[in-house]
Amino acid sequence: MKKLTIKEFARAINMSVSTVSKALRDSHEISSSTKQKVVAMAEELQYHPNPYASSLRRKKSKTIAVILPEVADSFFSLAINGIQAVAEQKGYHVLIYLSHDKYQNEKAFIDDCGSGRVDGVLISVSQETVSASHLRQLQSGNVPVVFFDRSLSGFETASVETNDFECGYIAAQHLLQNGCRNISMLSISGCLSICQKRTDGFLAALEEAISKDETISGSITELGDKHEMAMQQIADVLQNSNSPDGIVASAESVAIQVYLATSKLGVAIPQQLKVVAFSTLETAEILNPSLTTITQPAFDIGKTAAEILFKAIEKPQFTLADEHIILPSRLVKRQSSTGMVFAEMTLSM
Amino acid sequence: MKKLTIKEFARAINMSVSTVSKALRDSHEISSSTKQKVVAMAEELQYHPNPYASSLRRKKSKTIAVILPEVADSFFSLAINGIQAVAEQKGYHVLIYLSHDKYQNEKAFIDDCGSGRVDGVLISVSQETVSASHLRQLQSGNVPVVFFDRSLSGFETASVETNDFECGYIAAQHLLQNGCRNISMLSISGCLSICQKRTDGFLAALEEAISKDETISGSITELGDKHEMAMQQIADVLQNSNSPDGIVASAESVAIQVYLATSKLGVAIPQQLKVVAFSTLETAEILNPSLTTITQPAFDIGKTAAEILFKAIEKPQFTLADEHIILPSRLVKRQSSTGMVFAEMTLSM
DNA sequence: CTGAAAGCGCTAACAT
DNA sequence: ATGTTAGCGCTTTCAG
Repeated sequence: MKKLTIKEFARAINMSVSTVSKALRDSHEISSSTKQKVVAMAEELQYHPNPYASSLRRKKSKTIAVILPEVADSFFSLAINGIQAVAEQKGYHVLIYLSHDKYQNEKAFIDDCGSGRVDGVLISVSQETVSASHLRQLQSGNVPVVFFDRSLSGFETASVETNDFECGYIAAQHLLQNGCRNISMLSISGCLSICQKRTDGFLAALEEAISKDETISGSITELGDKHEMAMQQIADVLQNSNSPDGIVASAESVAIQVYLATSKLGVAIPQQLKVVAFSTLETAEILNPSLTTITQPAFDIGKTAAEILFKAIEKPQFTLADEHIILPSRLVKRQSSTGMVFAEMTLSM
Repeated sequence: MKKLTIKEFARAINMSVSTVSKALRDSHEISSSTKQKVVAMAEELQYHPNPYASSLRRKKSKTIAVILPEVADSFFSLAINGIQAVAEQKGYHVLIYLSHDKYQNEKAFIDDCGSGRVDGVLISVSQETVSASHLRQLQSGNVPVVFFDRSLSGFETASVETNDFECGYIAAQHLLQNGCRNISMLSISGCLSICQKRTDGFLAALEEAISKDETISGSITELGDKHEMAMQQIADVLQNSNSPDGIVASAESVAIQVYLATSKLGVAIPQQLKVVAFSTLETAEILNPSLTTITQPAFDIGKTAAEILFKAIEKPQFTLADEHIILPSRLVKRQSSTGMVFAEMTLSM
């Protein structure tokens, strides 16, 4: 079957091109009987307007871009679900770009997103991103940008994040309350604002505790971004002369590596080491032992960010910089930090 | 900063539009000194060609679509990584559509993919998809389609899958070899060809075993697609009068639900129930107990499917129907089916 | 309410 | 090697 143009289609059904165009876009200048006829015939003859001709003419692509570090991570995949849900409802298409936490990739994608390819961009910045120049470029081309989860300070636009500082505080406090005396934060990147906030919260709780009890201590480790290296660093932390008895993992991948490392080194969680992780892992409940998490509202973060982006797309005078949404995460206590069940079993052995 | 058109840009640098256009596309008709100048000035003045004007003119979108059931599933997210890797290298953009296993969604996306929006489609069909009419539509519009993981019989095109029958066989055999006498296959959908193949392999191994030992038995359960219902069904299977002592979970989500159900019902894995699951879960190793998996080469499946798609995009005479790649999965034995460590612990309690 | 025609920004034939 | 221009398929004035 040949691909129909609007001209051919119009001729085939004995109408003018503009009538067809207007009818399909549901213009009020067209009688409803005509509209019905056109729509029916379009279905019948399989006429689909060429989206690029339409985009060119209308200067609207009906497409948004999502730029994120990684999709093989439950936080991001859930966020994409949220984004997709609202895009679909709005009749928008979603381009996905994976930066793999490299600034160069991110910049290349962003550059591609100028020039009218997309009507808006949702981004969770890479670990390496420190400058916002590439984003500024976009903004000056009138492409709205919304941060989700990982934002960039020094660039004024909407953001949808979680309460990272508070959660860092809660995580540390939780470990201390469960008897830890020497807690350690494993952070994936000192540059990332969310890690910085989580770490700051952790430090706040730690200092507060130290001020009451000087025997308490703590530390912070920034992991390299290569998996092998991170693994080694974690092993080093655990075998250190004053190794911690409590760990806050700042991301899902870190939590997994901590579990793998402890199992290899024979460190028992939670008896020797208590763990709490920032993560939305679906398997947290069934890990060995089950993992205490700070669970982010990943789907809602994606959904909310997309909703804000569409507000900006739909009315250009919308002030993105005023929108800073915080969706709180929650602490889900499980055995890795409380360890009641396993502690008993250990005693009996 | 205003958005530059090629006309304005050409005037600004004192060249003709065609020179600019050709230079940017690296045409052989242009001297390399001119090319360099043009590229440099484009960077300087931030000229980015409008992709839609280009697509309209060249009848090429430089975009592919990926249609899949779900992204919050480690198999699919890894496959996307593979796809993205080759798309990026080819300078292509990737549109993602999530069918959530609904045929209606899938069809709507596919219809959108005709009309030149994309140069090709990678698809893993929904559970509900039985007819290929929507795909035929695409094909007749000369949009190449490649199946990855989940294909559809009765539609001739390339596919990249894993050895599902064989793995079903291996999974069942593995359970039987580890002492199971009554094994059960939990399948997510009887319609899905991959589930059918896995089930057929399972049955083949089961029948073979029964022919040698009549006391062995087995069953197959098709789970409903709503999570709650599936959970209840799994609980029913486990509490049945002749409940199985071995389970093959046909997908990641099933495995997770089996673990949750057993933990709720107090069924001990692997002592009372051995489990093997088709899954690429990164946390399989650290589950409680660690999960024996049939691990699919998810990244490579995505990558290979994309490579084949690009072959077809690059030379239209390429015969897609001849390409049927099978990338083998492998059995990774862990405690959920072998249970050496935990079995001993139990004895001592 | 319907139709004719200009033009979105680019590419590629064709002319120079 | 570089420039001129028709036209990709659509939308949208503007005229009827």
